[in-house]
Amino acid sequence: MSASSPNRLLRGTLDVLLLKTLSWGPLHGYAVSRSIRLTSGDDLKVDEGALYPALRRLEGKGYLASYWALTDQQREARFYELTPEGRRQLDLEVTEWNRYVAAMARVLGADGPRLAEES
Amino acid sequence: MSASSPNRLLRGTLDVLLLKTLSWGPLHGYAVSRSIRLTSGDDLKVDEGALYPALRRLEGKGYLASYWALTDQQREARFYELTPEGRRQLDLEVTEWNRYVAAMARVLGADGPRLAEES
DNA sequence: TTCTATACATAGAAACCTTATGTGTCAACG
DNA sequence: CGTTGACACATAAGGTTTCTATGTATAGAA
Repeated sequence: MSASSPNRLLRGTLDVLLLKTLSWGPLHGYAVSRSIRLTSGDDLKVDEGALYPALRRLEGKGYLASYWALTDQQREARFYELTPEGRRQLDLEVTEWNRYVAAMARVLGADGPRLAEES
Repeated sequence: MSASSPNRLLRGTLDVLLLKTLSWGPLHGYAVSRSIRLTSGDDLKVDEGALYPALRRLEGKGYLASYWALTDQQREARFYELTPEGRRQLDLEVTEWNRYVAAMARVLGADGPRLAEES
């Protein structure tokens, strides 16, 4: 069922994955990464070199807020939570993703090129 | 039905669009761009600054071959056609894309994070 | 004659991911 | 008791790919 090796990420898809994962409640970065890997069925791997800068970026945009706290194992970690603005952005990005997937499907599923406008 | 303004492309998705469009037969660059825009329902726009370098790149990899010829309107244009290697690559990239979409759907459609391995 | 579409091309910039590296803690295994 | 692996964070360097802007040139339409 799950893939042999996780895919590399498509650029631009990480943000929506992070926002979605945090929409269920606050998590620290490392847990977000693990959740995405597991939820995706081991198909999506978030490298730490992409993860932490992305979380900071989203915080800088006001989509996330962060605070330090202890994990279940009593370890210090920086937790992130979705802001109301982040939730709106999540909806936007999900909609855009679905639109993109549909558009790709139209091309990849077509049986020939369209060379001119039709009526 | 078609969108108000075409989306910007997600990095990494242009190649498969080009290969797919050329899988129906040779076309010149400008026609490829137009075909993608129309086939996608005006949701995908291929900027020329991405188009021509991408076609050269794919040719450099052996996925495309090119030649100069006249269009229907008797204008000089560089036509590209899929090589056998390009067709194999197309199949690969379509498979990868579908896998990616499925993985994204698992995350975006989930109702909670997965915090640990199961069973 | 000016605008739009056709048709190509490239340079510069920006964005974002991967790889590599670094710190430090903690539990488990041998 | 030492090493390995998971946890948890972070950043620098590098590469790829796209967007924006610009340039050339032809041709039909307004």
